[in-house]
Amino acid sequence: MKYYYTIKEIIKKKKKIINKKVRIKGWVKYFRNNLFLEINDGSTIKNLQVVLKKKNKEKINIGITIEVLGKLIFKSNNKDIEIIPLYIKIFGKIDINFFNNSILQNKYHSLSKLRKQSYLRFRTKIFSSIIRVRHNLSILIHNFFCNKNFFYINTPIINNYDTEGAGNMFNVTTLNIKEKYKNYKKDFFGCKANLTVSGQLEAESAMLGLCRIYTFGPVFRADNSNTNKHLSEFWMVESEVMFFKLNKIIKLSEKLIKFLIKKILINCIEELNFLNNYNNNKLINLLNNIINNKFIKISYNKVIKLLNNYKKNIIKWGDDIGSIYEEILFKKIFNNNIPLIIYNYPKIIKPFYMKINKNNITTKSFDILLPYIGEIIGGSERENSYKKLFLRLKELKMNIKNISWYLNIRKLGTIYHSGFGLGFDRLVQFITGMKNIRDVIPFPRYPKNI
RNA sequence: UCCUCAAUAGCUCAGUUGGUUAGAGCAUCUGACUGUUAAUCAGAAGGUCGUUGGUUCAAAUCCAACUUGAGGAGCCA
Repeated sequence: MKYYYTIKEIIKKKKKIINKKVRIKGWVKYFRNNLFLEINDGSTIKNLQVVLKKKNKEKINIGITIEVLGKLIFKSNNKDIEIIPLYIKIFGKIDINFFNNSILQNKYHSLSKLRKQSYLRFRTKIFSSIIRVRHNLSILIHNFFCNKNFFYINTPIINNYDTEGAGNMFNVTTLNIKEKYKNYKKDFFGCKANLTVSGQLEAESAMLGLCRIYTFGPVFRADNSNTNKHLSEFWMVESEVMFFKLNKIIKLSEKLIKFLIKKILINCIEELNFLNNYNNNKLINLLNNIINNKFIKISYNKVIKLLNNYKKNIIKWGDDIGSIYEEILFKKIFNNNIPLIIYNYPKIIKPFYMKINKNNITTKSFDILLPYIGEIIGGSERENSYKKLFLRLKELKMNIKNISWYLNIRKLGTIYHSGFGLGFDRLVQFITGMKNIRDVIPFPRYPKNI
């Protein structure tokens, strides 16, 4: 006999091990009629029922950790399985007063209540399902890139430059507040340091030796954003590819999103069915809609025209396409829940490193917008001329001292290349149908909350 | 950061124009129950009404500030 099975394994192998002895370890989720125990061990959304023959010697409460050795049998319907125990061991008892004040009590709790006890959320059906989906998506991202011969690069979390246009930064210092304003030379790194807002610049330099690379790590933004789709600490996938022009990087992005959704619908179908139910049965249809349709590709100019045709003077050329316009595009103009690829944004609303078109007004850039949550991917062809990049930085009055290395790579055998960044937590949010991004990351960080 | 709304028992919520001792359901605890799956039945316990200040003979209720949450905007991924 195997030492112990996960519940997932037992359900999968039930025909082979029926009427045999099995051992499981997990938590008591329900205890009914003094006889029926439901055990969950986190391996799957499903519980396994244990039926006591007589009252157990030791007291059983919901929430305790338990080991059961018993015989696996079919229920009277000859389909579902349950365990008749031979031996029960209780490991982790509970403090009932503490339990009653926790979200573990067998009751409906709002998502914001679960968030207040984020260290216990993993024991709930909904949050453990989200985390299993998140885990699978992480693995799939590596699979996708690995199959295409991309290399995974770890870019630094602490750095010393300011990528303007990517939000405010958190300082990293060992000086106290009074000392800090005196002299950064005395600080730990001998200069002003901050948590990174993006790994892109380092990713580009890695690409110059490895050709096709991606990063997957945390980034930090000190923006005072209080919304359901922003976090102060979030995870981003960034990819940089040599010899790719705009069209090719757009195609790669579309393929990535479709690959992830297609595979997650297989790997996590039980979790997604549960989440589908949680979302008025609209989630699975929405996900299928994404993988079965070609994304709509449309230029920024055309989007402005469409919006102004919808309602006169609703938006000016040069404005960013904010969330109210996204909603009009998805619900009023296209009304089909197919992702939108918007390309050739004006240079005034895009960062310095994006390649500018011959008209000197628009950039070789693109965003992919998903219904309900908006921008999920932003990318572009990168400027590879040293001179143009230098002039652009001067034009934006940016400090180039700490990114001179980034400029210099343009002098050392670079050629056209492109890249994109994908907001991982927003992707998990979209795929799980959660309304708030704080509910798809284990320990969310946002203003006034740590 | 701005706008709107909210905070009452462990949870989800009632609580009338300010007026006796602030209620219910579920969860918990005690007891009963060999086929339950949101189990059921009987009983018990559980609250400084988010915090601080103010108005009033009297505040869960009215006012102010703060804290936290929800929705929307901006910033963005």
